Formats: sequence, C-alpha cells, structure tokens
Amino acid sequence: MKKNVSLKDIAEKVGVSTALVSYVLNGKMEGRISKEVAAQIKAVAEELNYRPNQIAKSLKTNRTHTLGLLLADIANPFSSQIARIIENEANKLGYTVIIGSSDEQVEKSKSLIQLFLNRQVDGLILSLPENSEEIVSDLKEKGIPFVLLDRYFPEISTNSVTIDNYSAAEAAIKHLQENNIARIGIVTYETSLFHLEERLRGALESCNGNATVGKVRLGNIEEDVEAAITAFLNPENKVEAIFFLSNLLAISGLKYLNKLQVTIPDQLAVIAFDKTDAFDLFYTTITYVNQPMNAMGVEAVKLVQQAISGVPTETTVNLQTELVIQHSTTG
Amino acid sequence: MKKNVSLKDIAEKVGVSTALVSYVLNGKMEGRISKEVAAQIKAVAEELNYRPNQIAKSLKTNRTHTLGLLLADIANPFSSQIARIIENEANKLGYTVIIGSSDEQVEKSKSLIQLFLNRQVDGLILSLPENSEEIVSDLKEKGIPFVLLDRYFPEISTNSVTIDNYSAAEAAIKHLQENNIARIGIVTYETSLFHLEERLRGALESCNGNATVGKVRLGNIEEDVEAAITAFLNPENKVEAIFFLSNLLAISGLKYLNKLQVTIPDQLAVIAFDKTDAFDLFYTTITYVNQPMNAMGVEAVKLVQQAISGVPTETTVNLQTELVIQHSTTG
DNA sequence: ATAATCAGTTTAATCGTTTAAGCAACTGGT
DNA sequence: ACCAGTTGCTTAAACGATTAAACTGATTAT
Repeated sequence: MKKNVSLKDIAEKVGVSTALVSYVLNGKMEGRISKEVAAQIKAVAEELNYRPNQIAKSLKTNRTHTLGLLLADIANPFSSQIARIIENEANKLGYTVIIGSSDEQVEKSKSLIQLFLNRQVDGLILSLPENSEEIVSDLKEKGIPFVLLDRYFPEISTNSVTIDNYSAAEAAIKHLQENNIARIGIVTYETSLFHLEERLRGALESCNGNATVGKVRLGNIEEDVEAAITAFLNPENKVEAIFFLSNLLAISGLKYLNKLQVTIPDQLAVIAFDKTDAFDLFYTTITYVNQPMNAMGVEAVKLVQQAISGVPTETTVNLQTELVIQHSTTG
Repeated sequence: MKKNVSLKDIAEKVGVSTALVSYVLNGKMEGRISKEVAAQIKAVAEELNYRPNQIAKSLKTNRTHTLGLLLADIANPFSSQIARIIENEANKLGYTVIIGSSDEQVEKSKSLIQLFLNRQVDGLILSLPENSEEIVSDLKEKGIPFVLLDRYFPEISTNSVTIDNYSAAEAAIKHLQENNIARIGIVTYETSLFHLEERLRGALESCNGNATVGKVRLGNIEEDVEAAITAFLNPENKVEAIFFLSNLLAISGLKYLNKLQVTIPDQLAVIAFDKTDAFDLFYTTITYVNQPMNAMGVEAVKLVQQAISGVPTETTVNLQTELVIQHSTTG
C-alpha cells in the first residue's frame, strides 16, 4: 500500500515549510500569504492528490468529526431506517457515523460506548436498553456530548429526542372507540423501558379497564406473541381489536393471525405502533401510529452537534406522531 | 468534557517514563521489566481508568482497526442484514465498521470511499453500483485492501465474495418446470450489474425462450413493476409464474398482485430471489432463493482481513444458494 | 536616522502513542 | 580485573497535522 501524500511532501516540492502549506490549504491567514505561493501550493496539492490525514488532524484538534450511534439492532427496520437518516444528516454536517447494535444488552452497550469513546468520537446518539441509567449518568458526569434517541429515562435529565408515546397510544385507542370497538388486546414487551411503559399507560388509561395485556419476552417474541393472541381470542375475553406496541410485535402477530386464518378487520381489528414495509404485503392495509423518523434523526443530530459545540443544554425534543388510519380498523 | 487520562499521567504518578508504561500495558518486553513496577503501573492504569487514545495509536502504527463498508442503502433489509453480520464479525476481530450508503450512485460511492480512506480505514468491503469499474481499478492500483461483496466485475480480478447467481436462477426455473410451469415472467432491474445479468442469463437460458422479461428502472420501481406485471397478465403472454430477481422487486410485485387480487399460487406462481421478513405477512408462503447471508459476511471480513495483513490474493469466494420451496409455487 | 509596522514565512511545540537505541548498574566467566 | 551479557529503565524520534510565536526584510512614520 503506497504511502499517502503528506503536507511534508508538498512542502518539499514547493520549497516552503509545512506550516505554510497547512495555512494555505486551510484558508487561514488569508491575505498574509503571497498569491503566487498560495497558488503553487494548491497546484501541487492537487497534482499530488493530497488528502489530509484525518487521524493526525484529529490528534491535534481533538475532534474526530465522528459520531457514535448505538441502536438496538441495525438489522431491524426501525433501527436501519433511523440509521440511514442519521447517516445522511451527519454527513451533511461533516460527521461520519460509527454504528453499534446493543441487542438490548446493557453490557454490550457499555462496551460499544467504550469503543466509541476510545476512538474519540465527538458525540454519541444512543438508543439504550432497559436498566441503562448508570450509563447515562456516567456520560453526564464525564461531560461527554450525547443525546438519547427514542428511549429515555424520565428520572435523568438529558438531551433527548422522543415521541409523545402516551398521546400516540391514546389516539390509537380513541380511534378504535370511535369505531365502536371497546375490548382491546394490547401486546407489548415485558420491559421497564419508559417509552413502552408510556405507550401502555396511554393505551390502558384510555381503555377504562376494557383491555387485556399480553407481555412478550424479548428472547421469545414469536411464542409469546402467539400465546398472547391465543388468550385474546379466547371467547371469554371478547377482544375485538389488537394493539401492537411495536412493529416487530405486529409482524409476529399478523403472521400468526394469518396462520389462524383470522380475517382482519372482519373478525378482529388491528392497529400497530410504528410501521414497516412488511405491512405492504398483508392482504389488508394496517392502521398504525406513524413515527416522524426523519424529524427524529434530524433533531438527534442537531442536538448532539449542539452539545459538541459546547452548548450546555438538557433539551428534550418531544415529537408528535400521526395516526394513519387504514382498513385494519375501519373495514 | 474532562481530559482523558494519558500514558503521561500514569507515568508521572508512578514516577517512570511513558515508554515504560506503554511497554507494560502492551505486554511487550516481558521479562525485562520488574514485576513490582509492572504491577504498580497496571494498578495505577486501572485506578485512573486509563483508556488508550486510539487516534494517537493509529497515527503511530498506521492501523486504525476500522473497516469501511459501502452498501447500496443501509435502510434496505438486504443491506442492513449483511451490515449486522459484518459488524459482528469485524468486532470479533477487533475491527470497527464505518458504513456508507451509495444509493447506487457512482459519485456518492467515490466520495464515501474517499471519506473512508481519509479516515485511514485499514480495508474496505464494497457493494458497488454499476459502472464502478474505475473505482475498483483505482483501489487495486493504490494497493488498498478491499473485497467486493455481492456485486462484482468479471473483467477485473479482485478479492470478492459472491453467490452463484447463474445456478441459483437456473435452479429456480428448473423447479418451476418440474411443477409444469412453462411460461415465465421475469422482473429485473434495468442495469448492467453483473450479478443481476447473471441471474437473468441463468433464468433465460433455462427457459428456452419461454419467458417474458420486465425491466425496472431504479428510480421508478413501483410503477415499472406494475407495468411489467400488467404486461405479464395480458392473456396473450400466458405467463404462469413470475420470478422476481430481487427482494425489493418482489415486495413491490406482491403488493401489486394483492391489489389486483390475483391469487397466489392458483392464478399465478411466484418465486423470489432473496427473501425478506415482509414475505411473512403475505397470505401464502413464498418460494425463494436463499442467500447465505451469514457466510457472505463472514467470508468478506475474512478476505479483507487477509488483504490487510498483506496476503496478496485475488480470491473469489463463490457461495451456493439454496432454493426454499414453499406454497407460492407448489400450491 | 530610528523606531514602528507590516507582509510573508519559518520555527518549534504539541496532540498521545510507539519503539529503536542508549545507558547505568549488576552478574558472572575467565 | 576486565569484558560480555543481562536487567531495568530512559531518551528521543517519529507518526502528520495545527498554530502560537518568532523572525526577516522592506516600508512607513517620527
């Protein structure tokens, strides 16, 4: 692998010091440098196809222009979509993104964050698993710029970008009630993640007790979803609609409902929190809570960039969702 | 943001030189260092919670332990799945991965690769868009370690990990023929990407002219897929089965077939190249060509790591696919 | 004539590591 | 008593950039 062209190479070829080359190529000290030399330096840089070594630059400036992005799992559509948006947005601002998947494990999160920090990222965008409070307070204490995305911890005040989970769930239930659906089965994860608790709270408080909840363990999604649905379909439960509190739960659920040949919406209404491309292949369109993915990504990058540039805020950006009404609840 | 602990801090606290600290913490010069001092250094490092600055390390060693991964679009399931596998595999070997999405554009690919190189990545894993031959030969010439993934250019010999697209398509068609399906509609992209050409060639050569091809423009997937399917369904074409040469095409296609209320497999058989979670929500299971995603990721990382460590190979790893036969072709 | 100003450039320190080379104090063989 | 070899450590250069400070002539002001 050929050695890269360095400032020194240019300096030697032109016959000046590396300092001058640096000044010229960075456009500093404009006006204090003779036009001819500047032009020559630029020409030689071009000729040798000079690319600054970001590593060296970073060492000196203490800025890597890199962000660490921690997601639950880059292979799941919610994560990969948001990753894409953040990648774009970060690139626009001159940042590169390193991504890691926590698999909802605190230990993995810790070690990925440590890895990010060892690589001197300028800031972090984090979607943390449950029980990560310690991670958050650690980062706060160390003064590392970060922003929480999607998941947050109400007892710790931080920069964060979230959606209004409570209202979103509430709106979903209201919509069902307006369509004369009273008894609702709610499928959620067995978790202490605040955003999911809020969704559940929003749903339950709107249901006035007319709800059955099925909790799903992370390691056992398929089976537990099936168990929950089976319970819902037990005639004595009289469930008329299922509200899935995440898109993965909805996929599992719809798959099972397909298998059971329960027809949507005739025998059962369905509503999902967050959408996925997969819904497109279902025989009927699915009503869902639409998350403003783009805004989430954009705001997260904006906030972390603010934090990096030293603005000492603890800003919570709370975004509104939109209920997209389709045939699975109105058929 | 607090300053990080450096070798110097440890050295001062213990009262030795930074060199010694470095030797101890890297386990070099074992036996030439007194056990007591070594222990003390380690203790202080632990106490101060020392984390080596990877940037400084990289500058000196010329190794960043970072890989650049270029994908078509991290938001699409094929890309994000492979990204996940590569991330895991790379992490195991001590590499961090930076991901970029080319959006099938050569210019974007170039600038992302340049960005990767500016950040001194040790190697590249690339899924390039069409007409990227120049990029590949450039990299070859510069001696930069890289491996092509999924897409490759037959006229340029490089490290690459691919599947046997020809055989895969052939097997798919053979399967249809065994089920007495003769007239086949093939949906592919309008592209010169070799892997897609191979799929098409494999399919066509097995069809003995009994095929109609629909080509889809990248910017216009939805509409063009619909147009292709409309043509297939024209009675004079007598198409009995549709073979989608990529999962995104299949999603679009199935969605449209849903809309048209064409029943699969009764009125039409369907077979897809590569699968996606979305198939799970279709009312019938879809026969598809299964790509060995895991092996692809693993082999790609293995090859690039070999290239990085200086093994001067031009190895093509060609993996076999598996036809997963389900109801969409056998109903 | 002398000092001050200014343009144009260089010097040299620095970021946090790594690592070859050097050095001092022992040990042991002859 | 002397050289060689070992042990245990330090020195200092280097990686490739940035940047404050210094320097050199020339020009202008007093």
